[in-house]
Amino acid sequence: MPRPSTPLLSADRIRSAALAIIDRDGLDGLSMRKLAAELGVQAASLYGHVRTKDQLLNDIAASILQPVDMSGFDVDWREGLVRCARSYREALSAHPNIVPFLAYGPAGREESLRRLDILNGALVNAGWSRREATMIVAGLMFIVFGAALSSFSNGFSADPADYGDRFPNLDRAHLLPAVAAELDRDSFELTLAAFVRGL
Amino acid sequence: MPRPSTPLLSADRIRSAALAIIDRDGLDGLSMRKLAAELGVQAASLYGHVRTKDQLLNDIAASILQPVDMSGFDVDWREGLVRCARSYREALSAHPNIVPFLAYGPAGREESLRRLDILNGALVNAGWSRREATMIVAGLMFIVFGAALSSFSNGFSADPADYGDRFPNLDRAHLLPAVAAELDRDSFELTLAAFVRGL
DNA sequence: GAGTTAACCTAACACTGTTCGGTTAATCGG
DNA sequence: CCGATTAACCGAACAGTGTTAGGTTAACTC
Repeated sequence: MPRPSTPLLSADRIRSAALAIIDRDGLDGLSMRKLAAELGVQAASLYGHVRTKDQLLNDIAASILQPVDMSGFDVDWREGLVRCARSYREALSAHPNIVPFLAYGPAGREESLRRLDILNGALVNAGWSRREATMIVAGLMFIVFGAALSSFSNGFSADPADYGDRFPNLDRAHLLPAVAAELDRDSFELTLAAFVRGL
Repeated sequence: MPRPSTPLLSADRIRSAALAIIDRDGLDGLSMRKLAAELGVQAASLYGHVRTKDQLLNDIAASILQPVDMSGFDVDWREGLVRCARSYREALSAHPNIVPFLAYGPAGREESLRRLDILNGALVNAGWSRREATMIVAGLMFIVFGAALSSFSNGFSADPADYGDRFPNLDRAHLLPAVAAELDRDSFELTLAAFVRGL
């Protein structure tokens, strides 16, 4: 195929197609050839719009995290922390399959630094020392990322026989998958609330 | 090479060689061919001792988590949670490069279920409802895994120019890598303490 | 001593991310 | 309007991946 009249590809189209594949087939389900195929194109063509697969994933991650809410600090720092964490987790849990990728290292993006700057500033403003502020921010990230990926209740089998008599305190663990989403959210809220209260 | 007089390979040798590679070269640095080479053997030979690479990683993960301390519940549930979380994180942070693998899903193995059973039982015993107990356990895992992989302070560049005037509250972020390990631990302890206190 | 099993090998398969060089259409300068 | 440049795609290839099939020989069992 020569150069087409209207371009088939664009960075945006590539990103959203890639994200769709990740959501559907998991992180390992995304390959450049498969992505190209779904866009009606050969793999090599993608590299005219995307520097590398890793970069593509980073861009996707950044776009997912765009809508994280930093507005709560106008009220007070506790509200700021809660809103930030909540919207952060929501953004991640809408695309859980990409979270393992984030585990490889901070998608050291501009946007991401901006958020950290706001968090730190707000906490210092509220009277925390710089070191404390840093640690609190870290703790908030621990909880957000932990909640996003542990996706705790997903790890359990739906077969009661897998727990049986051996683990008497897990005798209802097989029910977890059915309520996984709700329980994950509630667990996150409980953890976040306890953390902020305990500070 | 025919069958050697004394076997060159064993599941144990393979596991520890693999872990050494992961610690040294990262998770992506481990390939079956490289692993075989370091053991003085061809890649195919590994499959006489190991079912699959994924299984190998799961086994390694399980062996790392073996020494998690469940004894604190003899004192009280708060102490139990703290000791469990602390030793859990310590085990993971001794081999940080394998943590991203765990993010792909719980190495849902026998040992891991045993620990969850103990946690749940102790909390219910202490008066929490079953649902609350489940959520508290989940929260603990959030913090442990979050702390292990966010490995927060590692994400920052050591070059002050990367933050400069744009992010005034991050003006000392370039110092983070130097104290990463200590800060990560302190952040974890602060988060854990706040969480347990807030319950 | 024969037969079986265990431990290794070589070779291959079907993938992966990425690069190189080529072909053609759109676009811009004069 | 024409020539040169650029942009968008393709085919083929490279080096690497996990894994399997089939072969060879040593060690063990009866």
